[in-house]
Amino acid sequence: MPELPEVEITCRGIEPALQGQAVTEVRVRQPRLRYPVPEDLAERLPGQVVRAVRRRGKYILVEFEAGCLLIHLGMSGSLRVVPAERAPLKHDHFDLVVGAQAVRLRDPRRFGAVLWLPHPALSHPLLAGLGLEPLEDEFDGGVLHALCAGRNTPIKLLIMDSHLLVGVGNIYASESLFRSRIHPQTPAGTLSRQRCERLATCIRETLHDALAAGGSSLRDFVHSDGGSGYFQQQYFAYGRDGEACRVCGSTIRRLVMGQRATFFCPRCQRRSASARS
DNA sequence: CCACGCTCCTGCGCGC
DNA sequence: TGCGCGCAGGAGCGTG
Repeated sequence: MPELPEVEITCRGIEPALQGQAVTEVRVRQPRLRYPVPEDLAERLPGQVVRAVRRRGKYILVEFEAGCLLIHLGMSGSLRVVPAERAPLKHDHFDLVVGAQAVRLRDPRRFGAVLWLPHPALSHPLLAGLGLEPLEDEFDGGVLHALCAGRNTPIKLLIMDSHLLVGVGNIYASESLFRSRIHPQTPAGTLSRQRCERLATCIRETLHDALAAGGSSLRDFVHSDGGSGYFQQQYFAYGRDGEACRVCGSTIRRLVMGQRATFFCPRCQRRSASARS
């Protein structure tokens, strides 16, 4: 479930514990995640110094001289900084131990991943095909409009396609579209440049707001058993099926797109050609 | 290239 | 109280 803001906050949360530190131990309790956790990590990593902790899309990259440890949180994953000797709980699958502390991965549903990427890590198939970072300057209404051009895909599915745009998951897709007053089923290629400008802005604002909400919980990453939930936030659309729209009072509706629940306000987010700016 | 649907996994909430 | 069911979802992958 973590989307870009949660992953970004996770990176910031674990970086102070890892940066410049030498790995003392790797513990793999459950190697069967999305992909098998490499068996040789426990031999390969100890002694190596963490150069940096970065994020690309929803992938967390712990960088070493020889390569990168890639961590993906999947839907239910979380990373916490805990005392190295704290007893693991159920679903605590992986520890990266640095001295007295450990960065601990918990992932009940095991959709997450821990992989070793030799340099150049960004050439790895999982990373090479990733799309734009929505919080970077490279992303704006113009490039979004270009991505939409010629595509019949509903706009909600397009902004969730990590090969085009990274980090926007199911929750923030619905929220961004609500803010921009665009119906989720609108064929991407029919969106005007102006509406793409607005959507790009709303995606950035939605992610920024979530980031701000998560910033206040940074200390939770240290010495905490942690949770996997989203930041405390008031959603406009997501999960509000049957409730009143916070803007116009209409009833929020739910539909399924790409096997995913989608929430929108039928009044604020009109799909007809009469929809204005 | 494009669009779509299937799949992995477990916890939770619901109806009976 | 407990059982079984449906749902939740990131993203690779296979298919047409």
